[in-house]
Amino acid sequence: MPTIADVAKLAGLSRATVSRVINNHPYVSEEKKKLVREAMDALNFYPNSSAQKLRSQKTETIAVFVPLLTNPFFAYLLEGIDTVAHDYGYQLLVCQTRYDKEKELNFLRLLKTKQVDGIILTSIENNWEKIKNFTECGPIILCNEYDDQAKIPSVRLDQEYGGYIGTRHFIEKGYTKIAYCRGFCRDQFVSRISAEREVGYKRALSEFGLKNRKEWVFENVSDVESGRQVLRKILLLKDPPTAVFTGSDQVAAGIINEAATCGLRVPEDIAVIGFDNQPIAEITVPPITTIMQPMQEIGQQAGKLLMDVIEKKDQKDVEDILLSLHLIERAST
Amino acid sequence: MPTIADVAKLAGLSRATVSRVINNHPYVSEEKKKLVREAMDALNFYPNSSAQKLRSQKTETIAVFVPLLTNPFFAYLLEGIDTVAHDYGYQLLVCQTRYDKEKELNFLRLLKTKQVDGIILTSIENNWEKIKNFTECGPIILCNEYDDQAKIPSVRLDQEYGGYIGTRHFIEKGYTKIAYCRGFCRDQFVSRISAEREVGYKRALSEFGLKNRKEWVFENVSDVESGRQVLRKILLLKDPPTAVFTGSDQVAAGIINEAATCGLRVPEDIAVIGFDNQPIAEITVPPITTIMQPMQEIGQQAGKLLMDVIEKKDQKDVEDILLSLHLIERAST
DNA sequence: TTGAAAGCGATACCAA
DNA sequence: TTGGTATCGCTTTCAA
Repeated sequence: MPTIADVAKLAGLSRATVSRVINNHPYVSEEKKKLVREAMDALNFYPNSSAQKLRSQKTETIAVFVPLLTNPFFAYLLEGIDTVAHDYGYQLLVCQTRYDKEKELNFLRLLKTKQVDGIILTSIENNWEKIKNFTECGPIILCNEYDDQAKIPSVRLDQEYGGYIGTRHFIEKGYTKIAYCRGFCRDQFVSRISAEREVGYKRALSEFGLKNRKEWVFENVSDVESGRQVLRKILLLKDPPTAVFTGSDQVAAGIINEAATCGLRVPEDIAVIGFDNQPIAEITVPPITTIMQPMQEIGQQAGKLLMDVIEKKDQKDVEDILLSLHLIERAST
Repeated sequence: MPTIADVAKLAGLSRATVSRVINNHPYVSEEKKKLVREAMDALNFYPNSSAQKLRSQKTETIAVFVPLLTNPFFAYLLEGIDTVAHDYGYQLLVCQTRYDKEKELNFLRLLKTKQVDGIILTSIENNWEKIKNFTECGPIILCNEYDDQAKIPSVRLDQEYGGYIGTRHFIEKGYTKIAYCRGFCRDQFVSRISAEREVGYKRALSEFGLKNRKEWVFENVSDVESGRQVLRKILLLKDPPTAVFTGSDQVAAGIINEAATCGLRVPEDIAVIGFDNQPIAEITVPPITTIMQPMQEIGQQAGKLLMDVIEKKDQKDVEDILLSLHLIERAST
């Protein structure tokens, strides 16, 4: 592999001049510029990126933490982030935490070792105390998931409101036996998102005088298969709910699918509300009533936010971004 | 940020010794090792990754090119690759080409600038001639997509066979008017995968004395929405097909969904075969008969293959990997 | 077992 | 406008 020194020698110029041409600096005569270009072409030269990074102390790379790549919600988030990052000339390092504390902690070191210029967290696996230590090493922002103690820039949605309007929708439709599905939990640690939505769910229940029943709250429900399991569990209950509020359209699809398998009608025997408004929400039969989150936009805003923080890291006045949620009614309720 | 020199000074030792401790080299006395560790902790020291990369000429990072992150097939591929890469201690740089020649070419530079140790291509946008230039700069392997001229390690499946068994299945079920959906095409450039499957499709047709009709071949069909469009186009034909062979379960789901909207029954009015065996294949009503590809395994094998090539790059005897395809019958045919 | 010092490849300051 | 050279932070040979 040729280096800048080889190019300089071939062009009969100094390394400094070659570097200036690479970086489009002013004060290089057209004549020399041409010489350098020719030498670079002749040698098929490309600047070594590690050397550039070491010298400039910038990597033009960001890391995005997602729990699972195969969860469409995170795929859309990632897609949105990528759009913006790419526009700003940044590369994307994808870190799949698999809902694992240790993995998350290991990936956070990327910031300490200066392997990335910043991090976007789309989920949180550790107590904030642990993560907090890393916030001094470089910009970290939150997207989707959040934490009350986290004093860092974030893009979020009013999840409590989401839980509320979904539950209220059920009630207005006449359902009174409403179950709730929490997302993936490790240990006793429930994601804030899931917890906030549950607060909204309970608020709606109590507002309409319904009581909240423990046996109607399910845990670790995050994909199609776990949705199917929830339906099977419901069938075993003496007093089963007639409506289920879920944390994603994937889960809702699983419930609807299993309901058909078990000969139940949706929404007559069991009604379902999803979350996200993923494409699958229009594919199931019946299609899914859901709380729409602008997935790609959330990602884009997060990407933009991180770019802002990176480029003007002195200014602490970067504003949090709050996007809105709304209900889309389809035939599952 | 503290450097190795700071640690050395605090520990009262040389930089060399500190480096040895960082890299777990032998011949460092326990006593000094302890001193170094304490100094590192005291300073909260982490080695600068760009410096390490520059010095060692390795990045422990690989790039994976995918056309679109929101296409579940590629998400599963990526997930498989990530599993293996992570086990080997490699990071994943995700490059979304968006089916764009220029983007692909730009990303290939990552190899020239030594930003990654290797690349996995899951699709191909440029003529092989162009990509070939980069194969000398570092290991590139092919996964899923392929090219006859490409003499590089690859993980592939017999797509022609896939096209054949799907079409034959239709014929055996009594369908004679069978349409085919090509994948995404830019210019006149059809992906080899799509082309190979089409060869199998035609072979089955001619084997059973059916003729291949141009108006039953659709182009640029790669997601749910384009599947819906195909169904609408079919309805406009004077002599419409009664069965459609598609390139992915996403497309199949779109066709089935639009069929329902238009009041058509599947498979009575129109039968559909998908590809991949994605989770959605079991969610639609009816569920999708499909050609199963072991998506995650394809990714894992590709990851493994690239690791092999990187770690023993002298040996050219890395073998191509051929995985197998089979048909899963469900109610859409 | 430890240390001194030469590089890895590029950038940018200071002089000319 | 151009060049010499110190520097970014770490690894590794060679000598001690």
